[in-house]
Amino acid sequence: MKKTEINSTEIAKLAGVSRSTVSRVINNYSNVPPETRDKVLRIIEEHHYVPNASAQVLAGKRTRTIGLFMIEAGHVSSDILSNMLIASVIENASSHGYYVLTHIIRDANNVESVRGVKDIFYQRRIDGGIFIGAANEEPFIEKLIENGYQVAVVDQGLPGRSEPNRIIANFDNSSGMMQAIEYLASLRHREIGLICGDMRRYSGPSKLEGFRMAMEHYRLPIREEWILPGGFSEESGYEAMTLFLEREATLPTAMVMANDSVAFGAMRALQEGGIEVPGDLSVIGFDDHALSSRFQPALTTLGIDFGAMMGKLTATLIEHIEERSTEFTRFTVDLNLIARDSCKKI
Amino acid sequence: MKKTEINSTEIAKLAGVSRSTVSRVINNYSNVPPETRDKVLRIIEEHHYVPNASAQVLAGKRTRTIGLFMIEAGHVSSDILSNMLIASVIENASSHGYYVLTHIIRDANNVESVRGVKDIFYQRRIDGGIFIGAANEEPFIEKLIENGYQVAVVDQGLPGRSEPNRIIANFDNSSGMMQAIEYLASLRHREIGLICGDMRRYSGPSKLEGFRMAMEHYRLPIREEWILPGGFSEESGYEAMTLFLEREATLPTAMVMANDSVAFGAMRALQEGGIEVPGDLSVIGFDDHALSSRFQPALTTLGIDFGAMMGKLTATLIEHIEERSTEFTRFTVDLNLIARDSCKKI
DNA sequence: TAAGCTTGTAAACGCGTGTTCACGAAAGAG
DNA sequence: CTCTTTCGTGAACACGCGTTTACAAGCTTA
Repeated sequence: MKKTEINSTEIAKLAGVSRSTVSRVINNYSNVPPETRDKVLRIIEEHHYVPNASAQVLAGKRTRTIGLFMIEAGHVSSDILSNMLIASVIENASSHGYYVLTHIIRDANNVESVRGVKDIFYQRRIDGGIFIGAANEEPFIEKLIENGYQVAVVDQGLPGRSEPNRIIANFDNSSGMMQAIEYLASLRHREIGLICGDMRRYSGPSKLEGFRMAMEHYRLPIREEWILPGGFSEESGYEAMTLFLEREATLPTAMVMANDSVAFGAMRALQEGGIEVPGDLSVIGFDDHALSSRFQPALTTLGIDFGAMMGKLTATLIEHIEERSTEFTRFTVDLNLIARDSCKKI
Repeated sequence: MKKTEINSTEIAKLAGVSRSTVSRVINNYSNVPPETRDKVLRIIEEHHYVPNASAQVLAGKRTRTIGLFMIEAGHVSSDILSNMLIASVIENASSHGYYVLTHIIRDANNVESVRGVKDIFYQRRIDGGIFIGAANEEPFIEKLIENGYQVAVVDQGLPGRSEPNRIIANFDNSSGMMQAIEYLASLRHREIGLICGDMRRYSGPSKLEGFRMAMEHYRLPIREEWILPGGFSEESGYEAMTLFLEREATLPTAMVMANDSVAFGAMRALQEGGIEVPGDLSVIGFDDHALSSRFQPALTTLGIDFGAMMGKLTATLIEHIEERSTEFTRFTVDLNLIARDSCKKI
């Protein structure tokens, strides 16, 4: 039932030229005179001819397709932020003439779950991929890079270390921590704790490091028992805080959370423990989650322009694809304190 | 730098068979004896051979790719729901061996904005597409269907009318309205208004119709001046309610909103007008937006299982693709009242 | 005027795979 | 034992396009 698909051979016949000439017109070769070009273009227009992408790829062109892979680790991908992230990638790619094959990886450790990634790279032969929520040294990603594929990653790597052949977007967590601690210090807090997040991602170690540096900078005492491990999900925040409350007799007056989701979970635990925010404990998050401004109390946090970040990441990836560059590239994204109601002067 | 890509010819050579046999093994033909099959499979495994999707498509196979098109009309696509929607489509498709090319249409009336859709269908030759946020009789969608493409649509069509050659997921808005009015009636409300949403989508007319039927069923008076047009965005809700407050001297005691986003906007207008919810006016929304439970006051609404809906839509689309069916198919999704704090007995 | 150069074009090849067709071998039927 | 059917397989063609090569015609230069 599908409209009979016309091909370049027929276009050539109709235009009275050879197929090569049609191809030259389509690919903007210079050695075809204006009259010929116009005639061919007219016929193409008239018959709604569109070249077959598969044939083009087979004949050696790029697929002009990038993959967007979201790894479900609770963090970014599962929550509200991803909406803007996805949109930003798609629209930026689209403006470069690229399309986006989106895929979700429920469990990076499950072979079956990762099969889709291989399919998409090896069988579909996409030009490159963006990974959100990937841990450091994720084996299947390293393998892709080894095989020469273009890969861009959000929030990966270790502070100060450079990873081979990839594009990385990192958050300026040390500046973020500095802002957070400065703000808390200005509210006269001296006893400050931290839930630092998943240490297998960039954000974990860099936030921890930033926290230590900022605390030292403002000459505040660091108490190791107030520094908690954790993940980036609401659930992990709830668990960490619940354990913390069971364990510690004396609490800090303020705490910095790995991100807003963690803060939501932690605040739920605090509420259940009868501890008031910000009355008894001030809380600062990271990311400016879409719910943060609606939360009770509205969450003070460090905002990130995720849209701009993903746009830049996408643009950089496409640039690397087109220039066949596999150079290591990292850029850092600014954080800005957004003061709301979850912190209070003491 | 990319790993030298091995092809079926080399596999054939290594296995000591012809390329046809390799192809037969890969495509699970029955007429190849077990020993031959095993040998070929072993060689394939050994050399990490993966068939080239473009070549397969060119040789007549399906692309096994569906498009997911989100039209920015304020409604579903721009807000939080879309996260689950997208995930549901991707994962369902993935489980059927299909991948999803995601695309955003900022403005359905802009030629440039729609070009991507044509590219993806005609040039990339995807097997079918899902459209979220499309108005009724959207020209470019009708054209795709005319050309024999498989199309699935959310919230399109008119109540009781069947549209040719497509798959439609509709909400059971008459049941939803019945539940809403029944609930309000049980709280002794008799004077009830409505913001009915975009009339170019299924939800607009069907909610209006459902509202009238429900009001009649419960023998409540319908006042035409309390039925407002509008869109599905927060902004449209704000505008509609602002105008309403300026215009009307006497207000209803309760209002049903086209959806939760509209309710958020309307409630902002109400607050600015000094009208308390639910003290002065009870409000019910539709959709159970992720923010609704956090809102102040928490919004009473009619919940929909969007994930299940999109999963079913995707599965149905793939079924149509594989069976070459272009039969009109519609299914209806249940709504369930979620009572929170935005309605009050009078 | 002859030799070189430019310009425009067509023919031919290659990309990697699915599928049809024909043919020989093996198996079954009479 | 001969004839027919089934099974297994390779050769050949098709899919639609990009690109290289070759060649002819028109032009310039010595």
